[in-house]
Amino acid sequence: MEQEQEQLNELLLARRRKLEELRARGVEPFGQKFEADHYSADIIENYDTLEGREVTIAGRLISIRSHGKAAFAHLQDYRGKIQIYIRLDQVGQEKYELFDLVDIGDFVGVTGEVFKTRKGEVTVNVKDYTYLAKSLRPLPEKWHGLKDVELRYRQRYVDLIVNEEVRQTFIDRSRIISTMRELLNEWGFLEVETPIMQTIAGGALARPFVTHHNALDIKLYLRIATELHLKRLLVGGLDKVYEIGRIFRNEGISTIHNPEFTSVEIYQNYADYEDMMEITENLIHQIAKKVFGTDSIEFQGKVIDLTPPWPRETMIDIVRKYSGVDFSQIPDDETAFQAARKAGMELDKGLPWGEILYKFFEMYCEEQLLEPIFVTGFPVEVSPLAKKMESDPRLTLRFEGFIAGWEIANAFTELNDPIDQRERFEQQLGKREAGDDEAHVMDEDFINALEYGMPPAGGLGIGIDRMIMLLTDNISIRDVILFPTLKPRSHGE
RNA sequence: GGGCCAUUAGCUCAGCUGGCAGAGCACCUGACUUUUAAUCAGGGUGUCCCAGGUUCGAAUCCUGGAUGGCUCACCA
Repeated sequence: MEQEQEQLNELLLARRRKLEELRARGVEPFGQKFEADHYSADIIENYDTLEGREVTIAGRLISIRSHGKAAFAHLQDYRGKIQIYIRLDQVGQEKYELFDLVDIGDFVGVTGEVFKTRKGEVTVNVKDYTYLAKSLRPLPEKWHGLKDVELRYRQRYVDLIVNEEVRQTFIDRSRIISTMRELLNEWGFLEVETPIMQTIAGGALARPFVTHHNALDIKLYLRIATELHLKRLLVGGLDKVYEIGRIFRNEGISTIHNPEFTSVEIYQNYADYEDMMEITENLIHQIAKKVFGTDSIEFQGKVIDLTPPWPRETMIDIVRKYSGVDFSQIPDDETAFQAARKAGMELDKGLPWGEILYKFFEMYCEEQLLEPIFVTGFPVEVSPLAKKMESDPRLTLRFEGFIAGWEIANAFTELNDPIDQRERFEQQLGKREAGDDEAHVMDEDFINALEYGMPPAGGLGIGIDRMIMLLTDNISIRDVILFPTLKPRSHGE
């Protein structure tokens, strides 16, 4: 960073002085491999068996209370923290003097006997200790911790040191994703990896990031979805596949949007979107059960029951419920447009029935859908990769799963008719030419794959970050992404 | 992109209608062998986000900018 320009203030200088003093006394402040045999939490949990026994622990000192010829400190490790007690008459003059050069934040390795203090706190009575790493910067204050959100995101390492709940969120995140993987593997799905850099970024309606390959001298796009490659694998006969991975979309940033985020997409040959509903509700319910031991989550003070089955409702029914406008009684584009105008929406002339229905859904319904629900019957215009309903070709066999007003799953019975797919792409190209740079691009190779024949299939995508927000009760996506996208601090230097 | 709000010590924050830059923790010096927000005595360590402007005088008022938060727009 700007280390060199940075004036070393008194706090930094004091630590560097101690660093030099340690070296002058022949102690290397940045130590070597160290083997601990216990975590702090293990010792506290198993005090009865460990009392009087010698343990070795390693961690960061987070507080020091010095009493002259003895001192207390707390040592924090991956699983918690534990008090240590060091006495002049236990460790000898030389070691005790070295302890004067310890700062809050330093990593040390400690060996000693387990005992309880008068007040009953499990403590390690230090027999020997060793420097593992000197900390040259002061940690945030002990009661208020680090609150400045900008600093928390920019220096997540500090946030993780001092804010226990933040550490827990990211441990939960990891467990949620590994549990998802275990479940999918158990259900017979094959985890695959498809390209992140692509010459055509398809599978979603979004703007991509662009980069350049020097040797090939071509534009490459970062993927906006994993969909089209995974469906190629269905053509190839892999039958049940999924990919958990990073998606990149060149869009605005908000509490529910980060330019890079993690999705899982799941595809199954010979299945349909109803199978995908079952996978969605079972996956999320099972994760809650296995990771948190519960059928319901508490999100922002509201209890949300995740137990399957979740209700299924059509978009037309939901729009009628929340807006009073009944699209089943609206026969054509023009009547739909009039209905929108009456509702006070400002729409471009010539929008089709389906897009207007979808606008109504977005405007009146999405944020009302607090309990888990599957919304079905999406219009064909906004679903270029989904199979049409035979009973009503204006709609598709697609659903989105909503919880707490957020879209967390999107799935359909996959369009496997290459001729229909080509027409849908051509429609999208029309939108693109009309200035919609988020419309889908033509992907000839994908059509080519479909022309070889893709079985009927169900496909499902889940936004993992939003799912984690729900499960960990966080209202900002930046609180479930370790290093969220931020503008650089100093501009143009 | 629009609106609103924030930015003061390492951290958490106070600083009124313009008049010498503050507190707690942390840190430094000293005392203290079961403390735990340890205690006691002493010490303020600062580009008041940046650049202009108004004024005898600006952390404070004005203009522009930066970063962040919320929100609207945007966003399957």
